[in-house]
Amino acid sequence: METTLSILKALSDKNRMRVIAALWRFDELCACQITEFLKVSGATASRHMGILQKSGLVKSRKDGRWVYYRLLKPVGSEDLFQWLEHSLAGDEQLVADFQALKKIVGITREDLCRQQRGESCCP
Amino acid sequence: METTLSILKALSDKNRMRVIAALWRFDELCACQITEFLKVSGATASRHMGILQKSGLVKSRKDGRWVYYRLLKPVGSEDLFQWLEHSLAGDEQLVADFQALKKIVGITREDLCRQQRGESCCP
DNA sequence: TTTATATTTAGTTACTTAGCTAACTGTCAA
DNA sequence: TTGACAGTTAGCTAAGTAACTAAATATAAA
Repeated sequence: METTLSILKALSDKNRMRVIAALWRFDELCACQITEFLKVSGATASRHMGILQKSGLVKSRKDGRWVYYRLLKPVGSEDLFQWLEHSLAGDEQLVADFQALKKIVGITREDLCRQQRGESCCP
Repeated sequence: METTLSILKALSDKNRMRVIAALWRFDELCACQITEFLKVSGATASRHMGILQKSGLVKSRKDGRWVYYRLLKPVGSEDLFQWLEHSLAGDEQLVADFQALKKIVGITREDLCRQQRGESCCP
């Protein structure tokens, strides 16, 4: 029961649901990319990712200074994800997120992080 | 998205999940029976049932002084319930709830409500 | 080694929510 | 019609949580 509830709680926050949908579409995302498309502070994004990891829905991989996240559908959660897929198909917020992410993943991580520090990025 | 999140939020509380499981097993339950097996005040039970109704997971039917609740699987939620069934199979809390409910539904509603008012129910 | 930097942790604040009691509403029975 | 009573709503408190800033940690570059 506790496991089930922790998965449901992890999913019942809008920003975390957006991350799950994003990881579904874009195989792997780094912390700074998630911070960017959610438009929250890095610390807030980090906390959300911690909750998703604890619930077993996401795993992380560290590569130097960067941390990458992937979806990790727990065993037996196929039906849950099937429901989510149906339930969220064509959702406006998620469509907008995907478009934003297309641009974000097009930028190098270095440039993205520089941009987040508030420096001008004009050529 | 909001609909999906409201269903997830409704389900991510332990007592509400216990009610959902109970309604799954025992087709229909009245407010006083739910109050009894959750061991919370009538007001608290009523609030939980209100949240479940708003999310569309439960419907109510009034019969005189009593209110009866039924599970109302929303269209397209089959996969969600399938996942719940797998995920919660054999859960200890739920097994205990089912046993308690067997006794509770065996008592007439009149006796149950009298019992809840604290009067002795010795024969 | 020192500095810069990506991420996490700590600490704070504002908001949400589960629980309670008490007051209110609607229904039945005397 | 009045009293009893099942259930809901209102108002409160305590616990939980999402957001932020600032400090800490870990890694890469100078």
